[in-house]
Amino acid sequence: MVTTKRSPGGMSEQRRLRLRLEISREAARLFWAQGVAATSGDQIAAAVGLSTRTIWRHFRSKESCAEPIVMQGVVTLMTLLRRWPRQRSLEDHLAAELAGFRDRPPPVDLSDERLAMKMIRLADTEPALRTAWLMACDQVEREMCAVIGDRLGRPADDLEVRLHAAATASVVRVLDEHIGAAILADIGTDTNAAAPAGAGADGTAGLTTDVPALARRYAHAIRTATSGVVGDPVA
Amino acid sequence: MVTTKRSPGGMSEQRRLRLRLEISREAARLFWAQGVAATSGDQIAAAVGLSTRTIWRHFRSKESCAEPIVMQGVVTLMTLLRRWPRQRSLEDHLAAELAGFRDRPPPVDLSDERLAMKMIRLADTEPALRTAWLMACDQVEREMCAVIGDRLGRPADDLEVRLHAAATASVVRVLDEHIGAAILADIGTDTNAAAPAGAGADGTAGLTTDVPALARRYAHAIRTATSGVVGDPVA
DNA sequence: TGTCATGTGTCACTAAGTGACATACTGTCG
DNA sequence: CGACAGTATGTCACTTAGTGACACATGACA
Repeated sequence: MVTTKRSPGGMSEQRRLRLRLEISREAARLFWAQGVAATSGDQIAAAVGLSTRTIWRHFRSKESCAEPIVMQGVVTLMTLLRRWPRQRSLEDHLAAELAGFRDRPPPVDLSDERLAMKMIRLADTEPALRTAWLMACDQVEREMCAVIGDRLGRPADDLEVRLHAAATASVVRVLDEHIGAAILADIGTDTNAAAPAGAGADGTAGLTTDVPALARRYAHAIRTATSGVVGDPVA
Repeated sequence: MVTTKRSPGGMSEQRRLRLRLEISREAARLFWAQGVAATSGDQIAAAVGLSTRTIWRHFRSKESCAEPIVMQGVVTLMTLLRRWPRQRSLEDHLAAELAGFRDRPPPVDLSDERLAMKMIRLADTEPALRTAWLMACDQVEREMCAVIGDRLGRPADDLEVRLHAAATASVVRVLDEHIGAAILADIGTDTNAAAPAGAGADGTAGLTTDVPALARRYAHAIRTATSGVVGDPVA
């Protein structure tokens, strides 16, 4: 097999993550194209040019190969929330951050984003994949504990904080599923999902054009799910 | 092996469920005693007195053997919510139903309930089991969609309804985890969890004694997670 | 340049899960 | 009462996910 370049005494953490992501990409592509059950570990290994044994060194199971790509679809939101300054309202912060993605492109690739949406959609029917998606949501919830705990001036493991975080994470999940499904339906469900030619519909229309509406939608859902506790600026 | 009595042309659905539950009980016991990884399908089969092949006929995977017992811990809440009359407040309904369990015992066995708590606790460290727990929560969420949709006079798949249902289900989950952990810690983490001798602490104290407080706690969390949309009586 | 640390390939192996076929049980019809 | 039919289970062979052990390649550092 192709012997990949490797760095010295200790693969850098960054390299590890990049490799995991690359494997995940191929796995997700195969999962989407032919289903999870029909995709073998050997196929994934062949697709990424590694030995099967090495795949299992980086992932504990076949399904977990989808995790990084799914997680990628979520890191945007997480880093975005981590940056939320105390003195800013949720709406303002979301709108500002999302608008920023117009000039500087978002940290994750668009094709990865689409792949993540496909995995989330697959998770609807493939129980094996559902785990990956729910794990990602779990991460969001933990992250939210930190963010909300900080804004409320309480420890992150406080019950009240955990309740707000759980409610927030779950509405974000539902919104993600809803919007993701809409976008996928929009660009068609074919395997490639290459950029369509049509005027205006560039496949990311729902994502990039109506930014303020999106921001408002998320913010409103989060406010509702926390009775307004999360959303306002705090001293 | 012991040939179990079986009924005629077509195992009744009830029999199927009882058998699944019995297998689940043994599996959960083993999982708790020695961990999921250390428990083999053969062991589960031996414990319940069936051939290994039959286990796989009733469960698609080893971990899914825990599902029924975990689900049992949740059916109480689901049937309880399904019975919620429109003209009643959440607090009143919860308190009344829970109080009713004092006289007529709840539909699920107490030892099963404890087993479910143990599985939920295990799910914290065993990713394989987490699936079962999250699947159960998923069921609750779907159920909530129906209940809330009905009370709001909207279709169950309405986005607004789904958001409220998701938020509700997630706070119920957190509360369950929190209270379950507390009860488990209370009765000790030993395998048997036999009825302790101590005065007052019968291992179910947290469940049966402070019913009104419990009801208020759940109701308050749900109201908060839905900005008060779910909780009041409706015309 | 030699050595050390670490990632990867190869091979043998365990265990999860399935397919196919034989069999035992049970209710029903004659 | 006895043959029939339907279904759940047992047994066995088989595929495949995932692991352990060992050898090898690679690149940093002395």
